[in-house]
Amino acid sequence: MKFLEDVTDKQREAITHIDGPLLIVAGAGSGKTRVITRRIGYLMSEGISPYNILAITFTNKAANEMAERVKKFSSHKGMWVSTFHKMCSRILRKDIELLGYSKDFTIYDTVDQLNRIKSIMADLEIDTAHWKPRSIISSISNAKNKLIDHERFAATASDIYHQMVAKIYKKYDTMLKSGNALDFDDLLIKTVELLKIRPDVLSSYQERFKYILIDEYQDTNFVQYAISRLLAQKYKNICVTGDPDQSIYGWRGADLRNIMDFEKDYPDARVVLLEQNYRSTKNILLAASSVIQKNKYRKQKEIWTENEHGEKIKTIHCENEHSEAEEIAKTIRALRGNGIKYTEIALFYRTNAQSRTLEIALRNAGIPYVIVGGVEFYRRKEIKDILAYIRLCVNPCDDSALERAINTPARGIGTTTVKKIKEWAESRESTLFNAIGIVDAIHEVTGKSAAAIKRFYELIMVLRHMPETSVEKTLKSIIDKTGYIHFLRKSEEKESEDRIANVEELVNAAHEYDANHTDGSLQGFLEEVALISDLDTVEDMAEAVTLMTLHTAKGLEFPVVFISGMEEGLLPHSESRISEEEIEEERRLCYVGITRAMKRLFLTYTKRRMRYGQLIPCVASRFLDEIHADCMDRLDKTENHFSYEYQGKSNSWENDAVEACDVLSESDVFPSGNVRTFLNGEVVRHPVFGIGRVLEMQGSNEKASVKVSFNVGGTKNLMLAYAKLEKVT
DNA sequence: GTTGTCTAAGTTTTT
DNA sequence: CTTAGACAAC
Repeated sequence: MKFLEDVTDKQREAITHIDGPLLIVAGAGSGKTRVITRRIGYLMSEGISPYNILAITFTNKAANEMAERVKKFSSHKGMWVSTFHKMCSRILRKDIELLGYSKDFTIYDTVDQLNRIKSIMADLEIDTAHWKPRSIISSISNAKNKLIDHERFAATASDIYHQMVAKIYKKYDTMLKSGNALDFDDLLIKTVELLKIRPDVLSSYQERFKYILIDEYQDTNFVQYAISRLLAQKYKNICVTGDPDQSIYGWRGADLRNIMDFEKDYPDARVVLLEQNYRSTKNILLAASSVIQKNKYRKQKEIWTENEHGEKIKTIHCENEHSEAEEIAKTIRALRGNGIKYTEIALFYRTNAQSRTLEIALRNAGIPYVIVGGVEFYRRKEIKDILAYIRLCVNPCDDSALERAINTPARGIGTTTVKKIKEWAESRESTLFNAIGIVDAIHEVTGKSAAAIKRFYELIMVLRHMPETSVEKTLKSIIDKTGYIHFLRKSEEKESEDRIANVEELVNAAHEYDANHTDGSLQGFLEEVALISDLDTVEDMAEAVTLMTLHTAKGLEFPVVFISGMEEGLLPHSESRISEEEIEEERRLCYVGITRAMKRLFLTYTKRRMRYGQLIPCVASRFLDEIHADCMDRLDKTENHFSYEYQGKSNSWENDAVEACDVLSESDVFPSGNVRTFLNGEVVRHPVFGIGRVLEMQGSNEKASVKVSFNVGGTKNLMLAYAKLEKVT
């Protein structure tokens, strides 16, 4: 049987398990994805209809990939493969009217959420300098994740802070409801509500999804847990996969107990441990396990591999973040010269802020790179501005969108006017859209402001009544009728050009959407946009090094991995120094980073680093000390140990090969042993510099260098063994 | 009501 | 060193 080709006994056990609860604890690199997709294929080959299968993944990208892979075995028509959020919005689009919302509800993302909270705090005259909106959001979100509504929250609020949050929470909920809007948490919560109050609906989904699979179960939160329990209650054919050691979303409400206690929830659960690793070298695995073993709260397991020992892990101690970045760039060049492709190399960091310095160094060294994540495209100001108009077309009750759109581009409706309208609307429990429609009734708003508001209302009405041909066309008319591009063009901001390009990119995205969805709609487009994240857009792109945060790296693998900023305060992050629990999560994050590496791993850290515009001394991360010494080579590149001629900034990277000898092992840099020689005057081609003429050779052993005068770029000294020179005839 | 300048504040990680 | 928010001048 094709699903059981080349599988171990353990994998077979997981693949062929059909009925009853199953927990697959899959260590990093243990071929989990393969097992999952094959299991789905196996289920279908055993006569189970794809219509009865539900597969839940962590990201949209993972969902698409899984669907693709399953498609190779057989048709997956009718099968649901999606994230929790997408599944919930699908369920709610069908039946949310039972909860008193309408089907065209809007999804508020984090930016909308922040705007709403700030707006509420302004109304309640709560000082946002003293009480940070972000921490209030996280308090509310935490409560929501535990299914605590604002009433229960208020009842248990014992101190001033919580009482204040309770007030904001209540108002926020009212606002969401009247705006016919749901935030990310609501998508999950409302689904639970629906399934609880309507046993008929619940039962229909239980019958439909007789076989449930949840990936990355270690990162599910309480509501997600509740949803899976409800759905699986009847048939108990629930298969969850994950690795407690890779749980890194505790700050978002993920609860490690879900996976740790699975066997308590389902006493007859079968547990399969996949401990063999097919990804990494022995050295990398040793490093990973020596770190993770310091965690107390974990499921004991021992990952092992039949792979070779491989290179030792290199740690590089640098003077500051600039030299760290340059050191990384140089090493990458050396690896590249050694035949490793840029796409095989990844560079991780703890915080997005670290990427800037690294980018500069890579750019200076002429290394192409792509950043995954960072400021997400659909959360950008200009994109949100334009989307606000579409949102108003779909759902005019969307107050968040209206507040954003009403004066962007500026059309003479200022904050005071908006405030008056909001007060009026609130006292009458009216939406803002309704209020601006009857602005004459608002006596506080007169003259120019009233006229401007009437014009804005007319604009929205025109947009709303446009025939819905394609998302692209609607988008173009919005841009046209609002004069948004013109507004950007005349703005003095230096980013305005980027902004215009982004708006064009949005039109492209709409075009793509239209092309891929024959039954597409504005609402469908908005939904896709709201639930997308930049992790979903990781493509196997151009020849470039991949940069991303450690969180984003989960689930990926690369032959060569760099983790930068291995320092106390960064990894573990200073915000997590308080509790042992949080330190354990940071340790898991480190573990995730290490286990992404297949063949080579570089860990860099600095002596000093700029923070808040000040140089502060740094201490090596405790996780570095936890790595078993046997698998590690420590390199000191700080100034008292080593001096460079390039110290400062000159990019004389012809010398990379020489210096790379420190970082790479001898066998790496000189793979062949026998080195060819060139005659003076011979014409050669270099992969980077192009055509040149050999001036002179120096030395004869494998450390020989050659001086070449290039047609473009002048004269360079190159290490013969390192530079991939070809003779040109 | 809009635009520009200054100050203070702050950096986790994101479905 | 950046960025958001306050405040003052147009």
